[in-house]
Amino acid sequence: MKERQGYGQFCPIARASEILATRWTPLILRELHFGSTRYGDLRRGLPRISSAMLAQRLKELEQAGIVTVARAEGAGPAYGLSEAGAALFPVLEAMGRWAQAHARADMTKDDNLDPDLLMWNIRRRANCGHVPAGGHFVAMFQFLGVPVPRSRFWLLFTGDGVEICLRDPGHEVGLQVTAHIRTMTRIWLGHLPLDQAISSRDLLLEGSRQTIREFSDWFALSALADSCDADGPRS
Amino acid sequence: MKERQGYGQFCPIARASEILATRWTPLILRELHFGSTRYGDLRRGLPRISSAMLAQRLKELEQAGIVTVARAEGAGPAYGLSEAGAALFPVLEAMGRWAQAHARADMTKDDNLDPDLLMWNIRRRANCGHVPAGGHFVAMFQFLGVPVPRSRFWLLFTGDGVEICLRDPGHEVGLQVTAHIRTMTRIWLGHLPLDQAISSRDLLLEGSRQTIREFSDWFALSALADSCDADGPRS
DNA sequence: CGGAATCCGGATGGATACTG
DNA sequence: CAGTATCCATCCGGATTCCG
Repeated sequence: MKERQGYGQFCPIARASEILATRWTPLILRELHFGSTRYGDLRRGLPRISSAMLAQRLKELEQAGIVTVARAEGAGPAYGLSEAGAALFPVLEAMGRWAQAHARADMTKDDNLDPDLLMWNIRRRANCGHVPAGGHFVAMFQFLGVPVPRSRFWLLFTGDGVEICLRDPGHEVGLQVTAHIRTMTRIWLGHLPLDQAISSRDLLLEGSRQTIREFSDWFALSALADSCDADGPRS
Repeated sequence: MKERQGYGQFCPIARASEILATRWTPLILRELHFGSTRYGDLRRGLPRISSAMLAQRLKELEQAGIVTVARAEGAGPAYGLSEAGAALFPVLEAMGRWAQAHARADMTKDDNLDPDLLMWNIRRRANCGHVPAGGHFVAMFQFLGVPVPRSRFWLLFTGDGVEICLRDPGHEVGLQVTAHIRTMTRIWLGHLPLDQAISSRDLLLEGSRQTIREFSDWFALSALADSCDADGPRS
């Protein structure tokens, strides 16, 4: 593997740029930071990366001492962040803060809306400590503004965790969430307060009064959501 | 100009990466942040960028609303940062901090040592309010470890500012600074305390006792220098 | 001379197919 | 599941040229 050409500068920003100012790298680090460890999970959080690119970046980052790889016997490699890699998070955080403040509209443009990716992110943040005694709970998400085959997702909470299903898993649906994909994404990002979307009828919650109240116990906004004032009820 | 392909993600880090995770972009923003406005000044702070690349990036950043261009009559365009561009500085700062903490050794590897670039940076930070009554002052820097034609620089302080000369400007040299290029760079970055370099004789100051004392009045470390404990007197 | 535009060869990234 | 291999499109670096 040939070393990427550097900038030839002693400046610390230049050195950091040799790692971070590279296509896909910040997003790979984001995935690792938020807990993905498997190659397949990384690909799921980065749907448009090519397999070759991901493999190449992981190798580069391992060599740079940013990413660690644990190769086990029975399972595939597990990726993680070294101390130096974990220390890059403030940079990612600053990037996220900048975009939330200065590029908000771009984030939810049509090409960036992706129900699979949104569900994958929601699943990761869903608090799975809230499974009722019965052992499982199902929340169904229904999105408007997306092709039919990608419009319905079931979140299956069990004792083991939360699973995304693309077909009805068969159990009773305890809660149904209906919204336009952009509305749901804007809520997720903190651009639109949940209660405002509910009262303006842009988001529909269906289920028992109790279940709807519990919704906020397991549904957490993106870790990068910003707590802003509402900028209007319509997207 | 075709729009660079994005990541197709609503995540704010992805949006920021579309701008920052691009070769040269963080360094161009660094130059603009530290006060360069002219195309030629930018090139001087980025010696290895190609002219075409710089022109392209400036145009992209202008379109993205990050960079402003003031096209005047008599002079060439003056580049600057928009509010959104200025707001990116915390990201650059976080990158710099990370490198100072986790990639210190790489920064002063041979390929990154560049006396022209170092002098250009020193000049930008030199406090030109300290010109003696006579109207000018000359400090000569002499570096070891670099080819002869790049080894001596004169900093000419006048009422107008500070100028870098590659040949003796003729005035009396009030101060002479001699050090290995790596030593000087490490001092500049805050990796090596100035007084430690002086007492270990790795840095030589020649001039009147008064002039040497005043040195610290106009010589400022890099804005990105970190205030660290010494990690040893030798590089 | 500053501020680019153009052209070209090599490096990098994306899409798809294939493998253990 | 976790990658390689391959091929093609785009990007980048460097030199040259252009323009005021």
